Amino acid sequence: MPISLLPVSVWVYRGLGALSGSCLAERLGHNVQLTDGERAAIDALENDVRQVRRGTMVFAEGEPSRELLIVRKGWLQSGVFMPNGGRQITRVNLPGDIIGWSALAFDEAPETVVTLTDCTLCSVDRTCLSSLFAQQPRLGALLLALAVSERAELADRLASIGRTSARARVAALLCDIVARVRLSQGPDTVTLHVPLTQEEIGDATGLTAVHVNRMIRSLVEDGIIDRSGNFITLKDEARLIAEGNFTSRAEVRTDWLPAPR
Amino acid sequence: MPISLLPVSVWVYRGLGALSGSCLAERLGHNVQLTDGERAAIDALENDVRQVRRGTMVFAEGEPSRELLIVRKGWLQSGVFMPNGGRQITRVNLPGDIIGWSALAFDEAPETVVTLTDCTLCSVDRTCLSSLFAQQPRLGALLLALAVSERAELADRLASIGRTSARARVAALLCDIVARVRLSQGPDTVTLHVPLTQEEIGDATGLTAVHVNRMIRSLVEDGIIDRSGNFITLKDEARLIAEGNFTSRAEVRTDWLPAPR
DNA sequence: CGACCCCTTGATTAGCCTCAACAACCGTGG
DNA sequence: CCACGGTTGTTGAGGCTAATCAAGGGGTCG
Repeated sequence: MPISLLPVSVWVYRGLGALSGSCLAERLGHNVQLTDGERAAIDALENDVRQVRRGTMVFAEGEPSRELLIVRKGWLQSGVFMPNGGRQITRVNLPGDIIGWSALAFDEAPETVVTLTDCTLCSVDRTCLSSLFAQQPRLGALLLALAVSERAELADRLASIGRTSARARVAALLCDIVARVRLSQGPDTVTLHVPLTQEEIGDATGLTAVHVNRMIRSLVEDGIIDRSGNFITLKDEARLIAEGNFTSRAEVRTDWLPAPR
Repeated sequence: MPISLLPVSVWVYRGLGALSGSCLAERLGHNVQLTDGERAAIDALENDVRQVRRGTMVFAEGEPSRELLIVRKGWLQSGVFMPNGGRQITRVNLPGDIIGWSALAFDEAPETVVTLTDCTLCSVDRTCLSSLFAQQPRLGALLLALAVSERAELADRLASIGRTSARARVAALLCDIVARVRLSQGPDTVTLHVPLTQEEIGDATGLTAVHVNRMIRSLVEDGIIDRSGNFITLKDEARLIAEGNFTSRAEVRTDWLPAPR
């Protein structure tokens, strides 16, 4: 799939007026019960809702980025391109994910983010976030908790890639994806659409597409998963989790957060 | 080096009274000019200063952790132990580092943290942080920026381990350590003490100690670094950076933060 | 002085990569 | 309708990187 290099200004987008703020509210509302004041503060943030086609680069490594994006619909990949032509996918982004955290620490994006499917994204400028911190400290603290949770997921992936076999890496990636898909599609999901090519799975696990293919087939042969087209079905989830040495980081503690205003 | 399993309650520590709050203030003061109000808010947080001997486990994977630690002196490693007996070091922690971020998202530590040298650590309970968010929103936002910066560093390491050669991984780790040592020891540091065994470097880079040894010697042979004992000297820094494909994440943007109170 | 790390070096093995070829599938255009 | 190019998945053969296994040396600490 060729990646189109459309600059941000060319993105297909539509302002949704009052609706536009609800993206972040919807996301944060997953973790805490928002007060009216908090909801109002979020809705007051300036932002856009954008429809983006598959294969679009929404952040480019080295280019300025000053905003967070919240994924409402669709899948994306965050990654780094290496000088030798390779690529490392650092995260597969699903609906509900916040992407572009690095805008809060750097002026230029350290990662490239590309849509894997058609997506609906909401943007929040980082300067708007500052007023959120000032007015609704609980939401600021929640953002930190979410960022920390992602940090833990990255550490898990690091251990997976650094210290486990090819088969275990693929298993761990599948576990990660399933666990996060369930957050939006329900906890009993066992069959799911995975819009990743085997090459992309390889780029996420530090393997080649050829070897990913062999690992997936071995998982199928051993009755751990089934696969037809881009759909994966879990047949023996316990074994998949055990082989991937997977731990879910889905549940984020919020009891230490300051009281809402 | 055997790791002593002293529980937290047995740590050698001393309360330092008025001094105790200055650890976090000192850390955050690196990135922003603290106002008197901010400094007072930090000093008001309950916390300890602890002296910990080399080889002590300060967080254990799976055990409760509700506090951040700020490193005042010494080196530590954060890592994960694998069921197959291996280990992945996810971060080498240096003076000025904040460790235990995950206490802000989880009740149980996802990583094990062990001191590599004798250390001086300051602790801040996560419940104390909530009042900091409420009273000094700028500092809350700064914490988020620092967490995001660490996330980017982890993504860099992921790309290094997933997609580069053994030699490049070792080079990248050295670059990372040098860049961060310079934050506390001055930007012109070219010779530094690195209290890591080659096995630990291996655990950080996803390699074996044997192969790390060969890579380090090859870097020495090629005139890129020098080494005597635990001291490393940079001879050709540009090449080290190029080979490791290293990008510094040391500079954290703070201009989007809300105004101080 | 002995025990224990840690570093070093060589020989062998294995896991994954590379290269190559082909099949299946898709959207496109004739 | 089919032909076509492009992408993705599949499979085999061979090679290379890094792991494994093994042995010895130097340093340090009790």
